[in-house]
Amino acid sequence: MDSDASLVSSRPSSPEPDDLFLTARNKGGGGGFTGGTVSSSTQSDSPPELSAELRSAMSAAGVVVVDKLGFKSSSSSSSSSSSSSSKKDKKQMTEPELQQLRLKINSRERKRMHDLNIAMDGLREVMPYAHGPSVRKLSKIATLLLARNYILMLTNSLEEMKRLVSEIYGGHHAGFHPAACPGGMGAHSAPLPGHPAHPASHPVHHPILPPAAVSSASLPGSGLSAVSSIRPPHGLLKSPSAAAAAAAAAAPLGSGFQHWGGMPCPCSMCQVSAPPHHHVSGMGTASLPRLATDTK
DNA sequence: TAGGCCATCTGGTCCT
DNA sequence: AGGACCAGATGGCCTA
Repeated sequence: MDSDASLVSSRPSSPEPDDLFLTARNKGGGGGFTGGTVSSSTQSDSPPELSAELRSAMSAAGVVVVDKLGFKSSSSSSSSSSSSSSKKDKKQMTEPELQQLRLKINSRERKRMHDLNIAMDGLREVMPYAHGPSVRKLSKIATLLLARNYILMLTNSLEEMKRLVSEIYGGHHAGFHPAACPGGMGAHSAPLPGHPAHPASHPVHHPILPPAAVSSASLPGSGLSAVSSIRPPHGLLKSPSAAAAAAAAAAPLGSGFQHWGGMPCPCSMCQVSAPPHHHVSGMGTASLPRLATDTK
């Protein structure tokens, strides 16, 4: 059966490939390898034209940079000779030693990626999104975009809450959220003091949706079509309920914002009368199928 | 079958 | 020197 929740871990590649690799192409490199390196002096003579951060940032933005600017040797094809000292060293290493080194490096890289995936899973877990046995987990890119939007939403909520608090205790507003928030939908249409129906001040009601309201202006990266990128994992869902959740998650704010199916309004106004933990646990159990069957 | 997503390998670069 | 980080390439799996 296709275990969705454990997509990654269930990959056939999970079982330490090192062993496979070793058994497959073991040429007797059993001994320790670490001795193979011959020290050399010249460090990388590559032009440090761009800082690591810049490169990271740019690459994260989808900009393929530096390497394309010229000094990257066409990977697979014969490596450029003057890359690094370690390369020279490698040339002096014996076959088994090189293999051992390769295995070691591969293993590290694998571990690094596994750790990254673990962190990604951790992120998924705290995302207001359906996850469970019947729902395939979000892709990495979706997880990141979702997390970003979620953070933006929470930030806005916090800001609004702060503003309200300052109004309440700093000002003299007597009428505070008069039994408002009836039913949610458009509940905040009335320009209450401190709770204006202004979209800007009441930006996002959907933790998952690209804070459309959150101002695309504040979404420098939204140009990356955060919305479409977070499309519902269409075929990813295996249950109608999950599909519904995903649809809800991906559906555009539709006609004006709405309270997310059963989800407590995250705005500060509603928060006043709603248990704070709504944002965390309630956000799930109330509206998302996952929660019902959340097995964590 | 095409496209999306992913894991892994690999070489290069930067950092400690 | 060694490890971490990064990005390109490759191939497998899955779904529409």
